[in-house]
Amino acid sequence: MPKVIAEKADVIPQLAEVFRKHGYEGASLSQITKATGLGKGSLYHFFPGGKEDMAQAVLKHVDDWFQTHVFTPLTSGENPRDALDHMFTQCVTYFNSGQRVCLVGAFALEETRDRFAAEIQNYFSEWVRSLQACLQLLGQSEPDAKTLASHIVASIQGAIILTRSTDDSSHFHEVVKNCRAIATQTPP
Amino acid sequence: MPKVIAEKADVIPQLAEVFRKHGYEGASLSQITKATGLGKGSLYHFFPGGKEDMAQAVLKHVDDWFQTHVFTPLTSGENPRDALDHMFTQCVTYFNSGQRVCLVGAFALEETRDRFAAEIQNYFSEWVRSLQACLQLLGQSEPDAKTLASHIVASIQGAIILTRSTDDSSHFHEVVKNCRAIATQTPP
DNA sequence: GTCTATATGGAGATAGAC
DNA sequence: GTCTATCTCCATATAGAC
Repeated sequence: MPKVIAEKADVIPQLAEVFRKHGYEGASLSQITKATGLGKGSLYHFFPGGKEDMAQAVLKHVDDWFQTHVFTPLTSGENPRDALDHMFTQCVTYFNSGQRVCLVGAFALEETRDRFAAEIQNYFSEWVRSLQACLQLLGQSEPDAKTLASHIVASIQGAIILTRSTDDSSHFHEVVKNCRAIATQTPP
Repeated sequence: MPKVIAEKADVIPQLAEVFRKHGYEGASLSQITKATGLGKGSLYHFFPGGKEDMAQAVLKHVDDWFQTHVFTPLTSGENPRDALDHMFTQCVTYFNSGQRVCLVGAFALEETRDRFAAEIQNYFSEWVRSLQACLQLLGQSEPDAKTLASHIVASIQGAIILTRSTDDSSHFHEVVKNCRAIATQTPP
């Protein structure tokens, strides 16, 4: 009895895990068919553009998630201190204490980054921009907030690399703890 | 007239650029033959283990470079303040203000990280360890120096991702500037 | 919407002449 | 030490039956 799924959105999470694990170039269709449980026919039915089409759908899914759970809360303005805490908490959970790679960050290091340049740039620009806005609400000057925002986003991305390299997620937690500290300290 | 090279060390830099650009899985032998100017016969003469053998040689080359130009100076102890400055300067140059990816960091995000786990772990552990030692010489407590060292190494790695994603190397310079600041400020 | 069978290209690797 | 020719395998993608 053939498996029937309602819509293509149902396979996005499994697709995401394959791309996260192997990168864009390293992800093969045979791995994708295994992870999704769908044959090539079904995959090309949902994603006529093939592998690139699938990756675009995954990138959009990731971006939507961060937009909803991280970027928008940062700029909602109700309570910037809570919003900042919320961002760090969400990141620890989402990236599984640094053991789960950031799909967008991984794509940024590959040669195929040009193929997804707009999506990658938009993701990080939005993150830095919304974090900067939050930091300014907390009293940082505009240039200080800008530098600090870049630094924090970079730290989180690098902490994933460091944690995976040493197989020790205490690195991730230490980096996040330090980021919380420098984000809330008053500038000299 | 066939091209003759003295030793395999002569092709390591070109090999490194291919792996840096495409990652391990993304690097193909045809790209390597083009970059090195050598045929497959010559490549397999120098690297009997094939692609993995080449990547190991490149990893060793990178690790040697950092050992000489970054890790060892950090712990020489003559003048820790200068050693720290030296590390940041070397990183800006080596990573070309964030436009050149870190080969080891890129490998760490790929699935094949397991294949090179020992080399990757050693590279980052040594970096954090030597930086921590330098920070302790500068007066930081042992736990503070440990946290700070992890944070700085992570920041540099993440700054490369951020710079490549936004195509704007000012992110890299801002992160480095901020790292210099938090490394030299006296703990509260 | 899902499947199997197949087309076509390029991957990593090897053999052996020079 | 370098080359060309060739091997085998798996990549992405397509066609068409059900």
